[in-house]
Amino acid sequence: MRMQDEKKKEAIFGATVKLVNEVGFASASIAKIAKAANVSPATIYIYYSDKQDLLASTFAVIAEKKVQVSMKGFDESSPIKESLRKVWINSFKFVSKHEDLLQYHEQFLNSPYSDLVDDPQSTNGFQSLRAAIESAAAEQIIKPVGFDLIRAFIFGPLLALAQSKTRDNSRMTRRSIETAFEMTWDAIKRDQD
Amino acid sequence: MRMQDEKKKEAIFGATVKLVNEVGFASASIAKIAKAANVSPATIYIYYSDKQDLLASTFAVIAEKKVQVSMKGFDESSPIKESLRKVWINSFKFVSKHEDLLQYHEQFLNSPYSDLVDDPQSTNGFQSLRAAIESAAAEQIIKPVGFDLIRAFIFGPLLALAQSKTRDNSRMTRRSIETAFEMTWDAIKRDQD
Amino acid sequence: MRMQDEKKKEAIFGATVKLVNEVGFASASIAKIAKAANVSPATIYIYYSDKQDLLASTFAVIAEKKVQVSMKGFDESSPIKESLRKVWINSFKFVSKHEDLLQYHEQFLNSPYSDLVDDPQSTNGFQSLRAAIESAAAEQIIKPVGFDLIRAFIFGPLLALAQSKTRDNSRMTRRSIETAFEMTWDAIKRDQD
Amino acid sequence: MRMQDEKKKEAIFGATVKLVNEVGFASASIAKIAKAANVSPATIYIYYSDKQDLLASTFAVIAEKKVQVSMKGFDESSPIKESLRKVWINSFKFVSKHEDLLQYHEQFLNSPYSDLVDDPQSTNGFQSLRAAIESAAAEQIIKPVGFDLIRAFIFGPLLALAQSKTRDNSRMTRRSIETAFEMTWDAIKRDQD
DNA sequence: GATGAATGAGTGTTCATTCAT
DNA sequence: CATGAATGAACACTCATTCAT
Repeated sequence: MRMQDEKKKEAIFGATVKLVNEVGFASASIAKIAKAANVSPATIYIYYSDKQDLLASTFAVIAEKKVQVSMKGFDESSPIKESLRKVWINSFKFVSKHEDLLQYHEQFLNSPYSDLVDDPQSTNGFQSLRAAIESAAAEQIIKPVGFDLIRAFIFGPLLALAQSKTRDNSRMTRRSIETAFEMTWDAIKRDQD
Repeated sequence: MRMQDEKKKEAIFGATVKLVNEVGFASASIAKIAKAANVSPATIYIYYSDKQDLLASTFAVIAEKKVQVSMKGFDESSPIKESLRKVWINSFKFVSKHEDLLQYHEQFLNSPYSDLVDDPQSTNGFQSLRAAIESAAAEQIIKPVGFDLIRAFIFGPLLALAQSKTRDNSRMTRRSIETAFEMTWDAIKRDQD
Repeated sequence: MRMQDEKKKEAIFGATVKLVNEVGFASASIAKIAKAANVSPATIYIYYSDKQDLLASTFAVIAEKKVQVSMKGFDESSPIKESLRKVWINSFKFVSKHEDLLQYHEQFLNSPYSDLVDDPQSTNGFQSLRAAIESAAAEQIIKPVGFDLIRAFIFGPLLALAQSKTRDNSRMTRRSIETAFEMTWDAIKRDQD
Repeated sequence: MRMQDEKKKEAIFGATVKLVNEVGFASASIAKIAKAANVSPATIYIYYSDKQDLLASTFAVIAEKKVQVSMKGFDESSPIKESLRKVWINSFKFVSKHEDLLQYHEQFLNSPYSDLVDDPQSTNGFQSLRAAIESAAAEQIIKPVGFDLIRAFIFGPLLALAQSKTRDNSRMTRRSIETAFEMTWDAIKRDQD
């Protein structure tokens, strides 16, 4: 039955994220994940070919969701600053709302497993953002410094904030999110004359 | 009786970093580390009480070295921008030169093991930097937005750059490092009027 | 799915008794027991939660069997001497016939593992015997000296005989078993006047 | 220096008894014993050739002390009942006073290590007791039933009492010790006519 | 005589995975 | 499709013992 299948798969997904976050890749065994998802270990092998597949697929689902949420409402015809603000705030909200997914995402990227997947920011979803940034750089609206540098200043602080937030309890207000984006913009915008 | 052999301890340290980077915490077993360090598994337990201790101590050594290198030459009496430039470039050079240490550092911080250690940026070494930033914020030289936000814009891009560099091969020139720091400064400096 | 195999459990039980008797608790490792039982070490952990559980459960099975056999045919309405004779001879036959079980039993009781289990002689099975003895003491058929003392004179010699028998090869005849019980009775019966 | 040596050996002896009683032969490792005795593991190998030697020698010391204490004041020319009373009460006092030594003694005898030592009750110390008993049997003062049976009724209850005493807290008074010996005597003495 | 460093072999236990049901 | 039993291989860790000092 379809419903059943999908429910089981979701349970496995959730249990994987939960357990990897709690005990790390090292100790998140198939047996424990299965127990947490309320299925048999053998059942996991119906949905995934092996443990690597489970972990990488779980990452892929998160990465795709992240891109989708971040790019929602992205409009190429808007001014670059407004496009960026949209994406930045979307991203920020995503990482705030889904701390567990972000934690898994980061733990995965910082592990050797990351070799198993493509660079997630090179997926189609982000290509239009990249194009917009590069054309804004050409038009000298933002600094002409190479995409890597620009990207580092957009997503670097975002991530740093998300992680410091995870550790202590300081909440970001809507106001301070705006401030943070303005700082991002100050970093990358062309110097005023 | 035989004396403890500092060379052995260093071999274990090196092997730990190497193996964790290569195969991750999950698969970096004591047996493999011992083999890579050319000692018996049992020998590791002379120097460290258990695996956690080995991993956390290895992290602590790296973290301390990082702070020391970053803060070298830090001078409280200089203007904040110059102090920051010093620290920022020190840090950048450290992470460039010691990619393996950084990789271990990040992998550790993004794993559940990180609960075992104090926040490394709250060590004494960094306190003077924090003080300098907070007083600059008070004097309205930099934006009065809270230390977390400032920190996120100083170290977030740094880390993002270091990691993108690790993955592809684009090298940063001395010039582009300067550019990157200026972007950092643009992000945090007080708006001009 | 496969079903649990009662034969496997019995093989593990037998191998545990055999090995503990042969090499002692100290050297009876899971690996050796598994090999003797012709199963994988991991299989043992399907049936028992850990080594303690294996050893204690094995003891419990033996202890229960011992009580059951000893008390078989015990009749509260018979004269106390006849009841006792029945129990005593049952017990003697049990320890004679199952020297290996007794040896395991004694080794367990004389090890620190014994803290893990309740006093086996306080089980329900023996309660009726205790009651019969105490009422006989009250009626002055046997000496009014406290249950511990009576028990020591019933089971102490029994055990001592079983153990000396284990070591050398002297066999007890039916006749000498009777004699031994009469000595037990002489020890505890009320002094004649 | 002599004093030193003897002190170290005694410390090792004490630590061995203590640890074996607390954690059993299985877990009483040389390293732990060494730590408890405040010496280096290597030091133990100066006094004993290996672990077996340590355990067996420790047993031998206890066994010899037990015989010596039990036989103190034994007089072959006294009536057998008085000789026996002496030995019995000596033994009882010994096991009461040195519960730890008895526990080690029993644990050792019930383990496969016991194969390493001679039957302790066949030592010279006990020979005169055995002779006295056998001649009393010949004279029909006690039952003519074989030494094993007699011995089982003398020492079996003694041991059973000592062990029940170890477990609960019931103390034996001087009076009840006398009673117990009289029960022993009732068991073995010739039937009156 | 006495030590702590050092280790190969072993410990109890868990692993990812397979298989019969 | 789904399961729990089953396992060889690996795990972290401890062992009895040796050796250089």
